[in-house]
Amino acid sequence: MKNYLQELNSEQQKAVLHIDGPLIVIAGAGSGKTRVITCRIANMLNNKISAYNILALTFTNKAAKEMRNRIDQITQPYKAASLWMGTFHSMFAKILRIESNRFNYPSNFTIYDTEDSKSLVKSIIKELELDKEIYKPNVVRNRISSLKNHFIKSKDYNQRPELTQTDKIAKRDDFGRIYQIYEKRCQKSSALDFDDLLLKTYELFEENPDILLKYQEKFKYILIDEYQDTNFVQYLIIKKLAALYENICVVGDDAQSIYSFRGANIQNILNFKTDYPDFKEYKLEQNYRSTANIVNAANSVIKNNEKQIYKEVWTKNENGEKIIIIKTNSDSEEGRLVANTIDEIKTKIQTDNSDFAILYRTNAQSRAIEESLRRKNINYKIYGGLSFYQRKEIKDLLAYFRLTVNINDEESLKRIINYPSRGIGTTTIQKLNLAANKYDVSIWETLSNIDKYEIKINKGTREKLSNFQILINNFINNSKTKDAYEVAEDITKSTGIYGLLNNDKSPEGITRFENIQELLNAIKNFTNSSGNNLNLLSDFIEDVALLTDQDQENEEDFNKVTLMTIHAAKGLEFKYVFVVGMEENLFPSILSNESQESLEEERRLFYVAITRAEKRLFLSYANTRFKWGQYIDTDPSRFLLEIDERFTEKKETEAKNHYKIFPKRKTTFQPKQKKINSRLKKINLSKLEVSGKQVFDLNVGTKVKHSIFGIGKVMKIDGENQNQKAIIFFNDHGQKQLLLKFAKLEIIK
DNA sequence: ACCTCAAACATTTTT
DNA sequence: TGTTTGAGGT
Repeated sequence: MKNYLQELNSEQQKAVLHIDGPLIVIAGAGSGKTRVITCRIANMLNNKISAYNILALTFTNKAAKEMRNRIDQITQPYKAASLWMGTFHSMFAKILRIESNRFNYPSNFTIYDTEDSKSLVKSIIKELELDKEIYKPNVVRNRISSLKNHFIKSKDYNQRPELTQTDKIAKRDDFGRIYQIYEKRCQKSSALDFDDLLLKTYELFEENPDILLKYQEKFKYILIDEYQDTNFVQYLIIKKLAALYENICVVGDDAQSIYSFRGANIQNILNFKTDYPDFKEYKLEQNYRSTANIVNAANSVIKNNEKQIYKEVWTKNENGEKIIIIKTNSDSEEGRLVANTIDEIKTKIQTDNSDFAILYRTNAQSRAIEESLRRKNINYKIYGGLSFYQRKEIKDLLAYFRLTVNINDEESLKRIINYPSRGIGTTTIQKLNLAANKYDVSIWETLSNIDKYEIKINKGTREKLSNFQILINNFINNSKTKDAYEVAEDITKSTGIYGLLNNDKSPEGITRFENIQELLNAIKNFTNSSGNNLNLLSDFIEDVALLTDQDQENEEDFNKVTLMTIHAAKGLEFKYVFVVGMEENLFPSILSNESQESLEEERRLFYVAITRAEKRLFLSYANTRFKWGQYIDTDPSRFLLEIDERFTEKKETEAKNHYKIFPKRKTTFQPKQKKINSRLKKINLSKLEVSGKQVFDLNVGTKVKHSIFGIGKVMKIDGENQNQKAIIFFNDHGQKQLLLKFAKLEIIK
């Protein structure tokens, strides 16, 4: 266990070995930051500090999971088990559930995601009969969120003229009212939104010194990763938690601060030094990740920012190849070029798809890229955009689960009270809602006591409401004694959702049905996971809102090209990186033209993009881009001019002389089906292809070869057609159950 | 109450 | 361009 230290440079070692007292580590891109953090925690554990006393805050749940695994590898496995490691949001949600009785919420509170809070804002605006042109739900929601991130509640807001003034000028005089009602409705629904998870934690500590002391004593050691992206409320909470022992270690890089739109504040790094005057500071400046060309190019870009902490990132790595800057004529040509280049590299050098990443500024850009990858048969996976848990069919089902666990959850109730349709229409819901607001009770309460709240509803509808009530009550009763899977399966079937989706044989319908099954499988795994304990639905549903699709790793996602926004790529690295859409008004974004500050943030974002690359970096832009149904002329990004030319090589695509002839968009190569998300469409096509070819030839005893697991033998085949599964025993990987339509199996004679 | 279709609308980045 | 909304018919 001692030898892990030898692999570290002297500055890294210092950061690992310095355990007590305030410590700030400025870690340049690719400087082995994750390694330092994991070694540091491992070292603490090996030095008789109990994992129970450590709080480690990361930026994503995935990062936490990976670090935990690595720590397990360098200490004894059980040691890290009681370590509190995760995102601010998930760790604080955990505390809030434990201490719920102290802040007037039940422990089974619901977490509203962005969509939920937006929908709540929308209904409030509607109820107040405000003009939704002036009160745009998104704008209002963002403003509420931003106020919360600055620790300003509606009560405070109304007392601050400079804030109310801003909204008066924008003709949103009633904003304060909306905010106030929003708070009240969340409370009534026993729901917390993302920002509340932080806000309420702070309040909890502020108002209950005994609880604060409890956690100060528990978390004797606090470690925060990506410190440059913490916001004001997070800063306040940490300051409180660390006040007793001041064993706080923050790790970050001001040059990679890219979340100020979410309230992140680089100022926190500077505050650290005044808050803990006897701090120690280490700078990790040696880059181990990228070639010298890439490191130097990144440096030449970031030096254009005025606001930054001085540091010199350098590397011993070889120069490597130059960064390629490519000019193309259109976004579709850009896509084709990326796909071709990947193909080329793969034929020259032995590389996996997973060594490639394509990064972009906005999610919408993924489309053109997808199309070209698909045509070249290059497997890819899109992160972000519509994540699994945000799909309609999943959210519908989750709404039933959420309502079963927390009957006050208004957003869930509204979502499913008439899905699948059971004859309870908008007028009925409006009546219930009106009464609920009048008597200050939940909608569930009003629909359970129609007469008590003097609601005029005819006999037929009453019966429908009563049936709905019985249905949900059944779920609630079951959920107390049965495990999560049993309840979930019952809900899926007895609501009719299962039958409804199973009958829809359109491609998108099939995908939806599969997604539902995938969710049920996830719940099954969850119930099987922890021994003999009864795993309740409420346990499963707890933090689903906090999951992103990076958290769910699928076996099929192995060896695929990664497509994601630059924001999502933070902390990751790839051998080959393509940054597409290097155009003015796209990157930097048109919205960042207003201020120097936001332009500098865009530049940091570009810095992050460049420094993701290990071996090679390709930057591309298109002269015309298809947007909102028409072609728009674009200019190359100013950032391209900022890169020192010594490190770049410029290229153009061959079609440069095809003057003003725009490539035709082919929408013809696929039969035009109604409205199908092209992403869903793609997945389906590939599945059908594979299943049609291979499914029927498999028998028990057949020898097969799998792209990842190697050679194995079919032990058992289950299910029919689309859902056929095989249990296969692989020589090197043991027994696996595979869905045949996914598994790429080759039959060996 | 529900279904269908056409017009209007919309694009930063996310826990 | 894809998605959401609202009007109008059943």
